[in-house]
Amino acid sequence: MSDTDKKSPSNFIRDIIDSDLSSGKRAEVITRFPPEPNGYLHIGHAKSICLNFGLAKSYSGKCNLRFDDTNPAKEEQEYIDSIQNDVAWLGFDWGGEALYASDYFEDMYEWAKRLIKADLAYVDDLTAEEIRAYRGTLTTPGKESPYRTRSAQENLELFEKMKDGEFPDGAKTLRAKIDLTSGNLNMRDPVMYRIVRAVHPRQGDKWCIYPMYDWAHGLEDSIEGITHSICTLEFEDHRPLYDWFLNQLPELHHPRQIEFARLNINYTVMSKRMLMQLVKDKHVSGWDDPRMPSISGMKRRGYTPESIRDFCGRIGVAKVASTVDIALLEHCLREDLNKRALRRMAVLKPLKVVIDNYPEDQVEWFDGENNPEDPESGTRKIPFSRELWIEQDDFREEAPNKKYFRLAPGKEVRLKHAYYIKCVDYKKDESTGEILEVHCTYDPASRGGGTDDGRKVKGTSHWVSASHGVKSEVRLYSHLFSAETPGAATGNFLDDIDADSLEILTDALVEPALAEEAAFAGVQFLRQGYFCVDPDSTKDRPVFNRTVTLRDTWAKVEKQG
RNA sequence: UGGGACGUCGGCAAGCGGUUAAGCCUCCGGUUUUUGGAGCCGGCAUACGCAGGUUCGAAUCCUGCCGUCCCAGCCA
Repeated sequence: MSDTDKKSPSNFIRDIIDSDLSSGKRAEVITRFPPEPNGYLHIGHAKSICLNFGLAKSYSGKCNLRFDDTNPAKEEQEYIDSIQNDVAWLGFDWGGEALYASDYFEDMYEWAKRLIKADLAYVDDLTAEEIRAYRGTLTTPGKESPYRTRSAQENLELFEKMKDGEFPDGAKTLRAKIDLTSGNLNMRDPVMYRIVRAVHPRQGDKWCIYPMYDWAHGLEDSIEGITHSICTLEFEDHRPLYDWFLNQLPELHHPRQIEFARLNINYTVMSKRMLMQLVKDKHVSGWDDPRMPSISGMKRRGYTPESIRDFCGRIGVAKVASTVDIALLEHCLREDLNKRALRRMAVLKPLKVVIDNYPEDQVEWFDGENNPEDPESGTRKIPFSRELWIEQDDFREEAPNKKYFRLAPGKEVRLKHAYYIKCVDYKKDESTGEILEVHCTYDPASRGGGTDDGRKVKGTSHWVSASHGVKSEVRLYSHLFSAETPGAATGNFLDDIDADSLEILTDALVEPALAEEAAFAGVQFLRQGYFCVDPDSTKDRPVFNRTVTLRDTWAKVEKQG
């Protein structure tokens, strides 16, 4: 994993760790990535994963993968499995078994009883609505629950009965006794346990009370000996509570919580709720739809783990809520793929070319380099014959300007790896305007794609032999959303879904070598972009997903006129 | 005067009292090229939210404004 070995740029978390290490406050660095298994991982999680595992690696410490499975109502084994797959795919190793907050439930329960005995927690009979009303508002203090003064003994008995299932769901809660007047709402007697009868993915129906995040999380970190507990900005307000709980159990190891800004990227959404909605309402084909920012979607799109890690390293870590340009993500992708993707020719929107002076039944096999960026990558054979397919975009009835150097009547272009051809004629359906076929002559002296006469042929087209081309399906993906900030205009992010974010081409023709690629393999279709083999592919009918286009300066020039 | 945090180039982001205010993406030129790809070269903040103050010296320290984000789940 050489990319994460690069010297990491300075950031405030490293500063804190450096200072904790040099002051002797800490002797090692232990971090953790603590997902709740209630959805699939996305690129935002990747930032956190790279941060936590990266820190552990660079300080020779360790990073745990811990499922924060404290709410069985939302959690499922499917997510536990997918999360482990995704973290592993990203290239990280959590050293053995994943850990689970639910494995600590027994300890947490005992510690809760300690707080009760110390008169620091009480069982409350208020309903959820009542608790909300008693909590006050942002600007007005809350008031104490009438049950706040129960004796420690009574609380202990009640809490045990809660655990033993003697009360219905929601009937009682265990609350910490802190301060109803605090300006920080989290300190207004937060709920520690609620009664929920739901089947837990790992604990089954063993428990009917479940700890809340604030009570559980610091304990989980403590048990695991976490030194630096890194989370996102919205937990800043929770840090006083994180510390308060741990301070009530002074013999416990007390990690330091540090908050950083979560990742936002333009033209996409990152909240689990929205991603879930896209999947459930079928705006996309699933969590692994190639337009999703989920790790599984990105994998299917053709992203490489290396490119994602590189991206996470480049965006930095800070406390400013910011939005990264998706162009940076795509840049990291192209940079990685450019080094390694095999070059192939594929005609997406075919136009027939007949080479009038080429022998009727002749076939030549040219050698094409697999990747000019990598001399070691070798070559493959490409068949050439009298009838070929070229891209519709590579022919015009009339050259628009002197900068245009593609095919047009009287103009000469190079067929990559093959010959120069000159357009001598073309057929057109006058009623529809459709170009039916183009007739050319080739120059035998240009075999291989060049001549000795110093003739300049600036245009190079990709092509596929008509009799050898393999019919394929090509799925052209673009950004799922057409607005930089989905929902900014109407308040509903769904309004900004781009109806054209997927274009399916069913008549594409690819060179024979392309029919042999394995699923997820990334290749470059010359002059067009990077594509990968979709798992929907069959022997008879390959399916390719466009990962990302190549940069296209001609398109830019044309746009500007 | 509810609490917490944050404001450095179009977008990220270094900088921690003395720097010509890093780097990356985008963008714009040029060069090169059998991918209008890639590569290579160059350009792009006299300026650090604003206003004062401290100091020989401030993006860095202080004060006051202004702006943005987060918090009222028995979610995490």
